[in-house]
Amino acid sequence: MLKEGTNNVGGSTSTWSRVCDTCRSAPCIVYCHADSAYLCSSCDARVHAANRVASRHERVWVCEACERAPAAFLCKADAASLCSSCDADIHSANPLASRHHRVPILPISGSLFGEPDHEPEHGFVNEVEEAFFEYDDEIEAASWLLPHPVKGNEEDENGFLYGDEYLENLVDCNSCGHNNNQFSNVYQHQQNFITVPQNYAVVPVQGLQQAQHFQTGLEFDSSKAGFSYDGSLSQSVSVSSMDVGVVPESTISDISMSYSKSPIGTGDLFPPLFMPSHLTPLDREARVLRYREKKKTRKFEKKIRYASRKAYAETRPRIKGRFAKRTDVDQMLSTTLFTEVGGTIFPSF
DNA sequence: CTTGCGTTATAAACCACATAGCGTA
DNA sequence: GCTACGCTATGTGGTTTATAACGCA
Repeated sequence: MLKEGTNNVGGSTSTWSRVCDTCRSAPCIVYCHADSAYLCSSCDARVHAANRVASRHERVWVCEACERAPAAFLCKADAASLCSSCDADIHSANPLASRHHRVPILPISGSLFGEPDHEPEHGFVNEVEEAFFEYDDEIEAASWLLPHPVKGNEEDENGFLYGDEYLENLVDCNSCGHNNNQFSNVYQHQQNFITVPQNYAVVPVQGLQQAQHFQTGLEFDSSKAGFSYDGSLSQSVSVSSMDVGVVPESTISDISMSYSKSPIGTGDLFPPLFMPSHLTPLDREARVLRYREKKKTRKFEKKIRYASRKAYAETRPRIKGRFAKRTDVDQMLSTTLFTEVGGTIFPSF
């Protein structure tokens, strides 16, 4: 197996971490459990379209961080599929990252790029996925800034760098006297792996009470992190339309039915997996850097939460760009002084 | 180097109205 | 607990206006 950054395909060096097990000429994008093979898109399509049995093979996306292992979790904040190791790595890096909402990856069956096996009713699944990738940008962005707490580029005894301005802010915040036992508990488990402020509180006030309430009676069984949760949690995948920031108008009720809404700050329902001890600080750094690069390339475009309102706005009459009363428009149209062009009123002289 | 002016780029404000969400009866 | 109703806040896009940034004399 070629090492990361050393793949040489077609005479050019690529940064693929793992190539397709079949063609060996393209980066793998899915892992087939049945075949125990990593496949590129074309090979996946070819292999799993060969017959009906093959088409039923369940595949999962390859981890977008390490690109070496099957993805186990879908992180909506990072808009990425992550393996258990990377998930633990990334989301244990700081308190904000630990609050990222993640759900177990559902296996893919049928064609990845062609027609789906069965169209989800009302496009529900797609809209949920779309909603899932939306997030509070500020929190997300903030969480990105904290993978390695650095101060003066010094390295601590665990090999972590210090000097991140954001961490300094966190420390400042920490000094405000807030406390959150949940974070303390989480990081007590992780003290062997990461250095964090023990008393740092980031749970919004609004959600703190509820988060604490939810915590009682709900236990995360890390041994089942392979992706079935405790029964009480099985239907409680944490997708909050409030958090998400995008609410497909026609499906909000559907979402709330299948993904019970959790209050802000209940990311703790999915506490980060414990850090794999075999990872070196360099590995951690590399993964975090990879994520930062991906973060940079993302596009943040205006999000339309209510398509119906957009449609109304587009058809609404305007005067100099401003919405106009229909009665006023009607009066104007009744005269010969104005003409309507594309919903906008223009003087006809 | 500072100041003033003109040009260009970016952000904010404005408008009406359908609709979600909440409280009340 | 459920339903109906009224009220309020929100979101939507094209244009204008305000502000910032920049270059040049």
